[in-house]
Amino acid sequence: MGTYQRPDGWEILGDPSRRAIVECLAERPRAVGELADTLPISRPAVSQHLKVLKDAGLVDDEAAGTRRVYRLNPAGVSALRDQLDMFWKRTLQGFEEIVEDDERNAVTEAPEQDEGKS
Amino acid sequence: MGTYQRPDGWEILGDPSRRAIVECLAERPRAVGELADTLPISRPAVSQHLKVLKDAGLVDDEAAGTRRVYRLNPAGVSALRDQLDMFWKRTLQGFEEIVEDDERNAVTEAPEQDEGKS
DNA sequence: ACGAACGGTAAGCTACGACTTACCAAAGCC
DNA sequence: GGCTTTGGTAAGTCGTAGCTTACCGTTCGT
Repeated sequence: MGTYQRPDGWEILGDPSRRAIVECLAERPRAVGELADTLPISRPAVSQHLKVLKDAGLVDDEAAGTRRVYRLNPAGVSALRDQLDMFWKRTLQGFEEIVEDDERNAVTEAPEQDEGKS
Repeated sequence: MGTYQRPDGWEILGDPSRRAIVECLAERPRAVGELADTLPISRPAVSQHLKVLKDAGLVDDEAAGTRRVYRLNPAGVSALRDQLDMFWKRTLQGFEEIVEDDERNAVTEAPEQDEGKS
């Protein structure tokens, strides 16, 4: 269902392989073959993931001979993180105080007498 | 305690409907029917999502007559957010400095960078 | 120029997850 | 007690994301 929002960061990082690639690229730039050798998936699979990541602006590629070195795009990464943070901001808005309060008690049994609807 | 091996936080929030439910529940506790009425999916679908969320410790349910009111579990929410933050911490380790540096240059979301690579 | 290395793309298969309808259980209301 | 409301569960369908193999272009080495 695309009724909610356009494809967001969750779809991109929702895939474990993609997350692994990002983490791997966070260490240092790597060629496609290197990534494929590290990950438990084939090289074409890596290529496809890289395409998604590149399309999302998360990575940059750079030709180096017959190889093609990929690296994280800082701007894209921070932008995506920003986007995900927005979700938390919206979700925890007027709610985090309850979170902290609840964490102190460690018990979710706040005695309530009002259970009526709105 | 959560002895479950909860699926990755990304998998849980990877679904748009689930995110919508979480956001909806962040506003205020709601019954299943209310959620189903708000969302573009059927009531059973909501139930199934709620099961996933509850299994992940993200929501608590409370019987209220024939209805069942669901609400966010603050501890679970913060735990999950913590989990996701761990990813960023690991990813941006030794990398965030570059990110911040780049953020200054590309605040307005620089479209592309052409590198005249030889 | 020929062969090897490297990588992207196409086509196809498979698996899983999300959604639906149908049915059943539990609790209120008259 | 019987009907209504509300939810959870079962069973089944369907779409799609991810992976693989096969193939082709490009670039380097000799």
